[in-house]
Amino acid sequence: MKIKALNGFKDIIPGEVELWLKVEQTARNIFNRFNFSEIRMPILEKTDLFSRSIGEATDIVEKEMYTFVDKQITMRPEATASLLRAYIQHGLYVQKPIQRLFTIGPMFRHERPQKGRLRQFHQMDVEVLGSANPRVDTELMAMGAMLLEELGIDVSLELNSLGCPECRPGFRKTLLTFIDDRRDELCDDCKRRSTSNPLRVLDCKNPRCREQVEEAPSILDHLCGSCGEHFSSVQKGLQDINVVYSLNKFMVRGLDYYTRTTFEFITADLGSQAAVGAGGRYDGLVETLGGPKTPGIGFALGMERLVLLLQQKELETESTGCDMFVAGLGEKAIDFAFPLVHALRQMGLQAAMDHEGRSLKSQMKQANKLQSGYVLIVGESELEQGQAVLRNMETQEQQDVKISDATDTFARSLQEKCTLRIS
RNA sequence: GUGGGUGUAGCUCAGCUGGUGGUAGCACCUGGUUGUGGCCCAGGAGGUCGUGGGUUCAAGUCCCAUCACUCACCCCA
Repeated sequence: MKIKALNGFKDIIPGEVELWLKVEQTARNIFNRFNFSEIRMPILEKTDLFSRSIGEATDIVEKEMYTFVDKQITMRPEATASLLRAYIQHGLYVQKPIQRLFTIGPMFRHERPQKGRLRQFHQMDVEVLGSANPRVDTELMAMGAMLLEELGIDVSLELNSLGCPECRPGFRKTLLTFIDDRRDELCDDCKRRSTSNPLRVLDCKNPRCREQVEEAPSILDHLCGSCGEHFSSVQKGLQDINVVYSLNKFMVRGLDYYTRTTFEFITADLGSQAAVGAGGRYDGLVETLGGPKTPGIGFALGMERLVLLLQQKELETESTGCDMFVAGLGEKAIDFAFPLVHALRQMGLQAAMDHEGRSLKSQMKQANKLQSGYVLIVGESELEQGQAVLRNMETQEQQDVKISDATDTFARSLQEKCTLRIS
Protein backbone atom coordinates (compact mmCIF):
# COMPACT_ATOMS: atom_id res chain seq x y z
CA MET A 1 0.00 0.00 0.00
CA LYS A 2 1.45 3.29 -1.08
CA ILE A 3 1.73 6.01 1.50
CA LYS A 4 -0.26 9.06 0.59
CA ALA A 5 -0.63 12.50 2.09
CA LEU A 6 -3.32 12.81 4.74
CA ASN A 7 -6.82 13.77 3.80
CA GLY A 8 -6.98 17.54 3.56
CA PHE A 9 -3.20 17.89 3.37
CA LYS A 10 -1.59 18.77 0.07
CA ASP A 11 1.82 18.90 -1.51
CA ILE A 12 2.64 21.99 -3.50
CA ILE A 13 4.71 20.65 -6.36
CA PRO A 14 6.87 22.35 -9.02
CA GLY A 15 4.63 24.08 -11.50
CA GLU A 16 2.33 25.12 -8.67
CA VAL A 17 4.93 26.61 -6.39
CA GLU A 18 5.50 29.43 -8.87
CA LEU A 19 2.02 30.81 -8.24
CA TRP A 20 2.52 30.58 -4.50
CA LEU A 21 5.74 32.53 -4.83
CA LYS A 22 3.97 35.15 -6.88
CA VAL A 23 1.28 35.54 -4.24
CA GLU A 24 3.82 35.69 -1.47
CA GLN A 25 6.18 38.07 -3.20
CA THR A 26 3.42 40.45 -4.18
CA ALA A 27 2.16 40.42 -0.61
CA ARG A 28 5.57 41.01 0.95
CA ASN A 29 6.15 43.88 -1.42
CA ILE A 30 2.90 45.54 -0.44
CA PHE A 31 3.25 44.87 3.28
CA ASN A 32 6.63 46.52 3.02
CA ARG A 33 5.12 49.55 1.29
CA PHE A 34 2.75 49.91 4.23
CA ASN A 35 5.61 49.55 6.73
CA PHE A 36 4.74 46.18 8.20
CA SER A 37 7.39 43.98 9.82
CA GLU A 38 7.41 40.23 9.59
CA ILE A 39 7.05 38.04 12.65
CA ARG A 40 7.18 34.23 12.75
CA MET A 41 5.64 32.15 15.48
CA PRO A 42 5.70 28.43 16.25
CA ILE A 43 2.88 26.24 15.03
CA LEU A 44 2.24 24.58 18.38
CA GLU A 45 0.82 26.56 21.28
CA LYS A 46 -0.92 25.82 24.55
CA THR A 47 -4.51 24.82 23.83
CA ASP A 48 -5.64 27.40 26.34
CA LEU A 49 -4.37 30.25 24.15
CA PHE A 50 -6.85 29.41 21.44
CA SER A 51 -9.83 28.52 23.59
CA ARG A 52 -9.47 31.79 25.49
CA SER A 53 -9.10 34.03 22.45
CA ILE A 54 -11.23 32.39 19.79
CA GLY A 55 -13.97 31.44 22.22
CA GLU A 56 -14.92 28.17 23.95
CA ALA A 57 -18.25 27.92 22.16
CA THR A 58 -16.97 28.48 18.62
CA ASP A 59 -16.90 25.67 16.07
CA ILE A 60 -13.14 26.02 15.73
CA VAL A 61 -12.46 25.38 19.39
CA GLU A 62 -15.28 22.91 19.90
CA LYS A 63 -14.49 20.48 17.13
CA GLU A 64 -11.87 21.62 14.63
CA MET A 65 -8.59 21.87 16.47
CA TYR A 66 -5.70 19.44 16.18
CA THR A 67 -4.91 18.95 19.85
CA PHE A 68 -2.49 16.66 21.62
CA VAL A 69 -4.88 16.06 24.46
CA ASP A 70 -2.39 14.56 26.89
CA LYS A 71 -0.03 17.51 26.54
CA GLN A 72 -2.68 20.22 26.23
CA ILE A 73 -1.05 21.69 23.13
CA THR A 74 -2.69 22.53 19.81
CA MET A 75 -1.62 23.23 16.25
CA ARG A 76 -2.67 26.78 15.57
CA PRO A 77 -6.03 27.12 13.75
CA GLU A 78 -5.37 30.80 13.02
CA ALA A 79 -2.59 33.30 13.46
CA THR A 80 -3.92 36.15 15.55
CA ALA A 81 -3.82 34.40 18.91
CA SER A 82 -0.22 33.27 18.47
CA LEU A 83 0.83 36.65 17.20
CA LEU A 84 -0.66 38.42 20.18
CA ARG A 85 0.93 35.91 22.52
CA ALA A 86 4.32 36.75 21.02
CA TYR A 87 3.52 40.46 21.14
CA ILE A 88 2.75 40.26 24.84
CA GLN A 89 5.56 37.85 25.70
CA HIS A 90 8.27 40.04 24.17
CA GLY A 91 6.77 43.31 25.34
CA LEU A 92 6.67 44.64 21.80
CA TYR A 93 4.36 47.42 23.00
CA VAL A 94 7.28 48.88 24.93
CA GLN A 95 9.50 49.18 21.85
CA LYS A 96 6.87 50.93 19.76
CA PRO A 97 3.44 52.18 20.82
CA ILE A 98 1.95 51.03 17.55
CA GLN A 99 3.12 47.76 16.03
CA ARG A 100 2.41 46.79 12.44
CA LEU A 101 3.07 43.09 11.97
CA PHE A 102 2.47 40.38 9.41
CA THR A 103 3.08 36.64 9.29
CA ILE A 104 2.73 33.96 6.64
CA GLY A 105 2.35 30.27 7.32
CA PRO A 106 0.27 27.13 7.72
CA MET A 107 -2.82 26.81 9.91
CA PHE A 108 -4.68 23.64 10.87
CA ARG A 109 -8.37 22.93 11.22
CA HIS A 110 -10.02 19.53 11.19
CA GLU A 111 -12.86 20.32 8.81
CA ARG A 112 -14.20 18.29 5.93
CA PRO A 113 -11.99 19.28 2.98
CA GLN A 114 -13.59 21.03 0.06
CA LYS A 115 -12.68 23.35 -2.75
CA GLY A 116 -10.66 26.17 -1.22
CA ARG A 117 -10.73 24.52 2.18
CA LEU A 118 -8.02 22.21 3.46
CA ARG A 119 -7.04 20.89 6.86
CA GLN A 120 -3.62 22.40 6.52
CA PHE A 121 -4.07 25.73 4.84
CA HIS A 122 -1.97 28.83 4.57
CA GLN A 123 -2.71 32.35 5.58
CA MET A 124 -1.08 35.71 5.25
CA ASP A 125 -2.03 37.53 8.38
CA VAL A 126 -1.68 41.24 9.12
CA GLU A 127 -2.21 42.95 12.47
CA VAL A 128 -1.94 46.50 13.78
CA LEU A 129 -1.69 46.73 17.56
CA GLY A 130 -1.90 49.80 19.73
CA SER A 131 -4.20 52.06 17.77
CA ALA A 132 -7.96 52.47 17.88
CA ASN A 133 -7.82 55.10 15.18
CA PRO A 134 -10.42 54.46 12.45
CA ARG A 135 -7.83 55.52 9.90
CA VAL A 136 -5.98 52.27 10.68
CA ASP A 137 -9.09 50.25 9.84
CA THR A 138 -9.35 52.08 6.56
CA GLU A 139 -5.67 51.67 5.81
CA LEU A 140 -5.80 47.91 6.35
CA MET A 141 -8.75 47.44 4.05
CA ALA A 142 -7.09 49.65 1.46
CA MET A 143 -3.95 47.55 1.70
CA GLY A 144 -5.91 44.34 1.23
CA ALA A 145 -7.71 45.81 -1.75
CA MET A 146 -4.42 46.98 -3.27
CA LEU A 147 -2.85 43.56 -2.87
CA LEU A 148 -5.77 41.77 -4.49
CA GLU A 149 -5.84 44.27 -7.29
CA GLU A 150 -2.14 43.82 -8.02
CA LEU A 151 -2.69 40.09 -8.15
CA GLY A 152 -5.47 40.75 -10.61
CA ILE A 153 -8.12 39.16 -8.41
CA ASP A 154 -11.63 40.50 -8.62
CA VAL A 155 -13.31 40.92 -5.22
CA SER A 156 -15.86 43.02 -3.47
CA LEU A 157 -15.30 44.46 -0.03
CA GLU A 158 -18.09 44.03 2.48
CA LEU A 159 -18.18 45.99 5.66
CA ASN A 160 -20.02 45.87 8.96
CA SER A 161 -19.58 46.86 12.57
CA LEU A 162 -20.20 44.54 15.48
CA GLY A 163 -20.22 47.25 18.11
CA CYS A 164 -18.50 46.87 21.44
CA PRO A 165 -19.30 45.42 24.88
CA GLU A 166 -21.22 48.66 25.49
CA CYS A 167 -23.71 48.39 22.67
CA ARG A 168 -23.73 44.77 21.55
CA PRO A 169 -25.72 43.36 24.49
CA GLY A 170 -28.52 45.80 23.80
CA PHE A 171 -28.66 44.85 20.15
CA ARG A 172 -28.52 41.20 21.07
CA LYS A 173 -31.68 41.60 23.10
CA THR A 174 -33.47 43.41 20.29
CA LEU A 175 -32.40 40.76 17.83
CA LEU A 176 -33.47 37.93 20.13
CA THR A 177 -36.96 39.39 20.41
CA PHE A 178 -37.11 39.58 16.63
CA ILE A 179 -35.90 36.00 16.25
CA ASP A 180 -38.23 34.60 18.90
CA ASP A 181 -41.19 36.00 17.01
CA ARG A 182 -40.42 33.83 13.99
CA ARG A 183 -38.53 31.01 15.64
CA ASP A 184 -40.77 28.36 14.07
CA GLU A 185 -39.84 29.46 10.57
CA LEU A 186 -36.09 29.01 11.09
CA CYS A 187 -33.96 25.98 10.27
CA ASP A 188 -32.80 23.63 13.01
CA ASP A 189 -29.31 25.10 13.00
CA CYS A 190 -30.70 28.55 13.54
CA LYS A 191 -32.95 27.40 16.38
CA ARG A 192 -29.85 26.12 18.08
CA ARG A 193 -27.88 29.23 17.21
CA SER A 194 -30.56 31.57 18.47
CA THR A 195 -29.65 30.59 22.01
CA SER A 196 -25.89 30.03 21.67
CA ASN A 197 -24.98 32.90 19.35
CA PRO A 198 -28.00 34.77 17.97
CA LEU A 199 -25.88 36.98 15.71
CA ARG A 200 -24.99 33.95 13.65
CA VAL A 201 -28.61 33.54 12.61
CA LEU A 202 -28.04 36.65 10.51
CA ASP A 203 -25.61 34.94 8.14
CA CYS A 204 -27.39 31.62 7.73
CA LYS A 205 -27.41 30.62 4.08
CA ASN A 206 -30.71 28.79 4.19
CA PRO A 207 -33.06 30.72 1.85
CA ARG A 208 -35.98 30.48 4.26
CA CYS A 209 -33.90 31.88 7.10
CA ARG A 210 -32.64 34.62 4.83
CA GLU A 211 -36.18 35.60 4.06
CA GLN A 212 -37.12 35.67 7.71
CA VAL A 213 -34.05 37.67 8.62
CA GLU A 214 -34.41 40.15 5.77
CA GLU A 215 -36.22 42.65 7.96
CA ALA A 216 -34.12 41.98 11.04
CA PRO A 217 -32.86 44.96 12.98
CA SER A 218 -29.40 46.09 11.92
CA ILE A 219 -26.68 46.46 14.47
CA LEU A 220 -25.66 49.58 12.61
CA ASP A 221 -28.81 51.27 13.99
CA HIS A 222 -27.91 50.21 17.51
CA LEU A 223 -24.28 51.25 17.80
CA CYS A 224 -23.35 53.39 20.78
CA GLY A 225 -22.13 56.92 20.21
CA SER A 226 -18.43 56.19 19.99
CA CYS A 227 -18.85 53.04 17.88
CA GLY A 228 -21.12 54.91 15.51
CA GLU A 229 -18.65 57.72 15.18
CA HIS A 230 -15.80 55.30 14.66
CA PHE A 231 -17.69 53.48 11.95
CA SER A 232 -18.57 56.60 10.01
CA SER A 233 -14.95 57.72 10.15
CA VAL A 234 -13.89 54.35 8.72
CA GLN A 235 -16.34 54.77 5.87
CA LYS A 236 -15.34 58.35 5.21
CA GLY A 237 -11.72 57.25 5.05
CA LEU A 238 -12.55 54.61 2.45
CA GLN A 239 -14.44 57.15 0.38
CA ASP A 240 -11.56 59.61 0.60
CA ILE A 241 -9.22 57.17 -1.15
CA ASN A 242 -11.84 55.68 -3.45
CA VAL A 243 -11.94 52.18 -2.01
CA VAL A 244 -15.22 50.65 -3.10
CA TYR A 245 -17.18 48.81 -0.41
CA SER A 246 -20.70 47.84 0.47
CA LEU A 247 -22.37 47.52 3.85
CA ASN A 248 -23.54 44.08 4.86
CA LYS A 249 -25.56 44.07 8.04
CA PHE A 250 -25.70 40.29 7.97
CA MET A 251 -21.98 39.76 8.20
CA VAL A 252 -20.83 38.42 11.56
CA ARG A 253 -17.70 36.62 12.66
CA GLY A 254 -17.05 33.05 13.72
CA LEU A 255 -14.50 34.07 16.29
CA ASP A 256 -15.64 35.67 19.50
CA TYR A 257 -12.95 38.30 19.85
CA TYR A 258 -14.12 40.69 17.13
CA THR A 259 -15.46 44.17 17.96
CA ARG A 260 -16.47 47.17 15.88
CA THR A 261 -15.18 47.05 12.28
CA THR A 262 -15.43 43.71 10.46
CA PHE A 263 -14.89 43.17 6.78
CA GLU A 264 -14.54 40.48 4.13
CA PHE A 265 -13.12 40.37 0.65
CA ILE A 266 -15.57 38.25 -1.32
CA THR A 267 -15.12 36.56 -4.69
CA ALA A 268 -17.81 35.11 -6.91
CA ASP A 269 -15.44 32.60 -8.50
CA LEU A 270 -14.78 30.03 -5.77
CA GLY A 271 -18.13 28.42 -5.09
CA SER A 272 -19.11 28.38 -1.48
CA GLN A 273 -15.71 29.38 -0.11
CA ALA A 274 -16.28 32.96 -1.11
CA ALA A 275 -14.13 34.79 1.40
CA VAL A 276 -10.55 35.21 0.23
CA GLY A 277 -9.75 37.51 3.09
CA ALA A 278 -11.46 38.64 6.24
CA GLY A 279 -10.80 40.32 9.50
CA GLY A 280 -11.74 43.03 11.88
CA ARG A 281 -11.10 44.88 15.07
CA TYR A 282 -10.54 43.12 18.41
CA ASP A 283 -10.04 45.84 20.95
CA GLY A 284 -10.30 43.67 24.06
CA LEU A 285 -8.23 40.69 22.99
CA VAL A 286 -4.74 41.67 24.12
CA GLU A 287 -6.10 42.29 27.57
CA THR A 288 -7.93 38.97 27.60
CA LEU A 289 -4.64 37.26 26.91
CA GLY A 290 -2.95 38.95 29.84
CA GLY A 291 -1.39 41.94 28.11
CA PRO A 292 -1.98 45.64 28.67
CA LYS A 293 -5.20 47.22 27.46
CA THR A 294 -4.43 47.51 23.75
CA PRO A 295 -6.70 48.02 20.77
CA GLY A 296 -5.99 45.95 17.69
CA ILE A 297 -7.20 45.11 14.23
CA GLY A 298 -6.14 42.60 11.64
CA PHE A 299 -7.12 40.40 8.77
CA ALA A 300 -6.03 37.21 7.06
CA LEU A 301 -5.89 36.17 3.43
CA GLY A 302 -6.36 32.52 2.45
CA MET A 303 -3.45 31.61 0.22
CA GLU A 304 -4.89 28.50 -1.43
CA ARG A 305 -7.94 30.52 -2.38
CA LEU A 306 -5.75 33.20 -3.94
CA VAL A 307 -3.75 30.55 -5.80
CA LEU A 308 -6.95 28.89 -7.04
CA LEU A 309 -8.16 32.20 -8.41
CA LEU A 310 -4.85 32.80 -10.15
CA GLN A 311 -4.94 29.28 -11.61
CA GLN A 312 -8.40 29.93 -12.99
CA LYS A 313 -6.98 32.88 -14.86
CA GLU A 314 -4.47 30.55 -16.53
CA LEU A 315 -1.57 32.89 -16.32
CA GLU A 316 1.51 31.92 -18.23
CA THR A 317 4.18 30.98 -15.79
CA GLU A 318 7.36 32.83 -16.55
CA SER A 319 10.22 30.43 -16.07
CA THR A 320 13.73 31.68 -15.72
CA GLY A 321 15.85 30.39 -18.56
CA CYS A 322 19.10 28.62 -17.91
CA ASP A 323 22.08 30.74 -18.94
CA MET A 324 24.45 28.05 -20.11
CA PHE A 325 24.18 24.34 -20.80
CA VAL A 326 27.47 22.54 -21.21
CA ALA A 327 27.14 19.48 -23.45
CA GLY A 328 30.05 17.12 -23.04
CA LEU A 329 30.70 14.27 -25.45
CA GLY A 330 32.72 11.45 -23.98
CA GLU A 331 34.15 10.96 -20.57
CA LYS A 332 36.99 13.47 -20.90
CA ALA A 333 34.65 16.21 -22.05
CA ILE A 334 32.27 15.51 -19.17
CA ASP A 335 35.20 15.65 -16.77
CA PHE A 336 36.05 19.04 -18.26
CA ALA A 337 32.48 20.28 -18.12
CA PHE A 338 31.86 19.60 -14.47
CA PRO A 339 34.32 22.11 -12.96
CA LEU A 340 33.36 24.61 -15.65
CA VAL A 341 29.68 24.41 -14.76
CA HIS A 342 30.62 24.75 -11.12
CA ALA A 343 32.67 27.87 -11.81
CA LEU A 344 29.78 29.41 -13.77
CA ARG A 345 27.46 28.77 -10.86
CA GLN A 346 29.92 30.39 -8.48
CA MET A 347 29.77 33.45 -10.68
CA GLY A 348 26.01 33.59 -10.23
CA LEU A 349 24.90 32.06 -13.50
CA GLN A 350 22.31 29.35 -13.90
CA ALA A 351 24.28 26.54 -15.49
CA ALA A 352 23.45 22.92 -16.23
CA MET A 353 24.92 19.77 -17.75
CA ASP A 354 24.10 16.13 -18.27
CA HIS A 355 25.95 13.56 -16.18
CA GLU A 356 24.54 10.47 -17.84
CA GLY A 357 26.65 10.43 -20.99
CA ARG A 358 23.69 10.85 -23.30
CA SER A 359 23.85 11.69 -26.97
CA LEU A 360 24.39 15.24 -28.16
CA LYS A 361 20.89 15.28 -29.54
CA SER A 362 19.51 14.34 -26.17
CA GLN A 363 21.63 16.97 -24.48
CA MET A 364 20.41 19.61 -26.92
CA LYS A 365 16.86 18.63 -26.07
CA GLN A 366 17.58 19.03 -22.40
CA ALA A 367 19.12 22.44 -23.05
CA ASN A 368 16.04 23.43 -25.00
CA LYS A 369 13.74 22.32 -22.21
CA LEU A 370 15.72 24.39 -19.74
CA GLN A 371 15.41 27.35 -22.11
CA SER A 372 19.16 27.79 -22.18
CA GLY A 373 20.45 30.90 -23.81
CA TYR A 374 23.70 29.21 -24.80
CA VAL A 375 25.02 25.71 -25.17
CA LEU A 376 28.74 25.02 -25.03
CA ILE A 377 29.49 21.87 -26.99
CA VAL A 378 32.65 20.15 -25.88
CA GLY A 379 33.88 17.22 -27.99
CA GLU A 380 36.90 15.11 -27.22
CA SER A 381 38.89 16.00 -30.34
CA GLU A 382 38.18 19.70 -29.97
CA LEU A 383 39.08 19.51 -26.33
CA GLU A 384 42.52 18.27 -27.30
CA GLN A 385 42.91 21.26 -29.58
CA GLY A 386 41.77 23.62 -26.83
CA GLN A 387 38.53 24.44 -28.61
CA ALA A 388 34.81 24.18 -28.11
CA VAL A 389 31.67 25.31 -29.93
CA LEU A 390 29.42 27.96 -28.41
CA ARG A 391 25.89 27.95 -29.76
CA ASN A 392 23.41 30.75 -29.27
CA MET A 393 20.10 28.92 -28.95
CA GLU A 394 17.95 31.82 -30.04
CA THR A 395 19.86 32.88 -33.14
CA GLN A 396 21.26 29.39 -33.85
CA GLU A 397 24.65 31.00 -34.44
CA GLN A 398 27.70 28.99 -33.53
CA GLN A 399 31.26 30.06 -33.00
CA ASP A 400 34.46 28.33 -32.04
CA VAL A 401 35.82 29.46 -28.72
CA LYS A 402 39.24 28.90 -27.23
CA ILE A 403 39.34 26.99 -24.01
CA SER A 404 41.97 28.53 -21.80
CA ASP A 405 43.85 26.38 -19.32
CA ALA A 406 42.34 27.99 -16.29
CA THR A 407 38.68 26.99 -15.95
CA ASP A 408 37.94 30.19 -14.09
CA THR A 409 39.27 32.44 -16.83
CA PHE A 410 37.27 30.59 -19.44
CA ALA A 411 34.17 30.65 -17.29
CA ARG A 412 34.54 34.40 -16.95
CA SER A 413 34.63 34.87 -20.71
CA LEU A 414 31.45 32.79 -21.00
CA GLN A 415 29.89 34.76 -18.20
CA GLU A 416 30.38 37.97 -20.17
CA LYS A 417 28.45 36.54 -23.09
CA CYS A 418 25.60 35.38 -20.89
CA THR A 419 25.41 38.67 -19.04
CA LEU A 420 25.13 40.46 -22.35
CA ARG A 421 22.14 38.32 -23.15
CA ILE A 422 20.49 39.05 -19.85
CA SER A 423 20.90 42.83 -20.14
C1' G B 1 -20.49 15.41 11.59
C1' U B 2 -24.49 14.90 7.07
C1' G B 3 -25.61 14.17 1.85
C1' G B 4 -24.36 13.58 -3.67
C1' G B 5 -20.66 12.33 -7.47
C1' U B 6 -16.05 9.93 -8.93
C1' G B 7 -11.74 6.21 -8.49
C1' U B 8 -8.47 2.60 -15.33
C1' A B 9 -0.52 4.61 -17.10
C1' G B 10 3.04 10.40 -14.04
C1' C B 11 -1.40 13.67 -16.05
C1' U B 12 -6.24 13.97 -19.08
C1' C B 13 -9.37 10.15 -20.34
C1' A B 14 -11.81 5.71 -23.85
C1' G B 15 -13.39 0.82 -22.44
C1' C B 16 -21.42 -0.59 -24.82
C1' U B 17 -25.99 -5.24 -22.43
C1' G B 18 -19.78 -9.14 -17.96
C1' G B 19 -15.77 -12.46 -22.63
C1' U B 20 -7.58 -11.55 -23.11
C1' G B 21 -6.28 -3.84 -20.18
C1' G B 22 -6.28 1.00 -24.84
C1' U B 23 -2.33 1.69 -32.20
C1' A B 24 -5.98 7.49 -27.39
C1' G B 25 -3.70 12.48 -26.17
C1' C B 26 0.14 15.07 -23.08
C1' A B 27 4.70 13.97 -20.55
C1' C B 28 9.11 10.53 -20.48
C1' C B 29 13.21 7.44 -23.10
C1' U B 30 15.55 5.77 -27.87
C1' G B 31 16.06 6.30 -33.04
C1' G B 32 15.12 8.88 -37.93
C1' U B 33 22.73 12.62 -39.01
C1' U B 34 29.79 9.49 -36.77
C1' G B 35 28.37 15.47 -33.13
C1' U B 36 23.27 19.78 -32.86
C1' G B 37 17.12 21.73 -29.68
C1' G B 38 11.86 23.31 -30.84
C1' C B 39 8.07 20.73 -35.75
C1' C B 40 7.23 15.90 -37.83
C1' C B 41 7.69 10.44 -38.06
C1' A B 42 8.87 5.52 -35.94
C1' G B 43 9.71 2.60 -31.82
C1' G B 44 10.00 1.85 -26.37
C1' A B 45 8.93 2.04 -21.34
C1' G B 46 5.16 2.64 -18.02
C1' G B 47 -1.03 -0.56 -14.74
C1' U B 48 -1.69 -5.62 -8.71
C1' C B 49 -8.27 -1.25 -13.40
C1' G B 50 -8.28 2.48 -5.26
C1' U B 51 -8.52 -1.81 -1.58
C1' G B 52 -11.03 -6.29 0.44
C1' G B 53 -14.86 -9.63 -0.07
C1' G B 54 -19.06 -11.76 -2.98
C1' U B 55 -21.99 -13.46 -7.56
C1' U B 56 -20.24 -16.06 -12.17
C1' C B 57 -17.30 -20.91 -16.36
C1' A B 58 -15.56 -15.70 -16.75
C1' A B 59 -15.60 -9.10 -13.28
C1' G B 60 -12.39 -2.83 -15.07
C1' U B 61 -17.73 -3.85 -16.03
C1' C B 62 -22.74 -6.59 -11.43
C1' C B 63 -23.44 -6.66 -5.65
C1' C B 64 -21.54 -5.48 -0.58
C1' A B 65 -17.98 -3.26 2.41
C1' U B 66 -13.94 -0.08 2.96
C1' C B 67 -10.54 3.82 1.74
C1' A B 68 -9.44 8.03 -1.07
C1' C B 69 -10.69 12.17 -4.00
C1' U B 70 -14.39 15.74 -5.06
C1' C B 71 -18.74 18.99 -4.66
C1' A B 72 -22.42 20.73 -1.40
C1' C B 73 -24.35 21.35 3.80
C1' C B 74 -21.87 23.07 8.07
C1' C B 75 -17.91 26.28 9.17
C1' C B 76 -14.47 29.70 7.60
C1' A B 77 -9.40 32.35 5.14
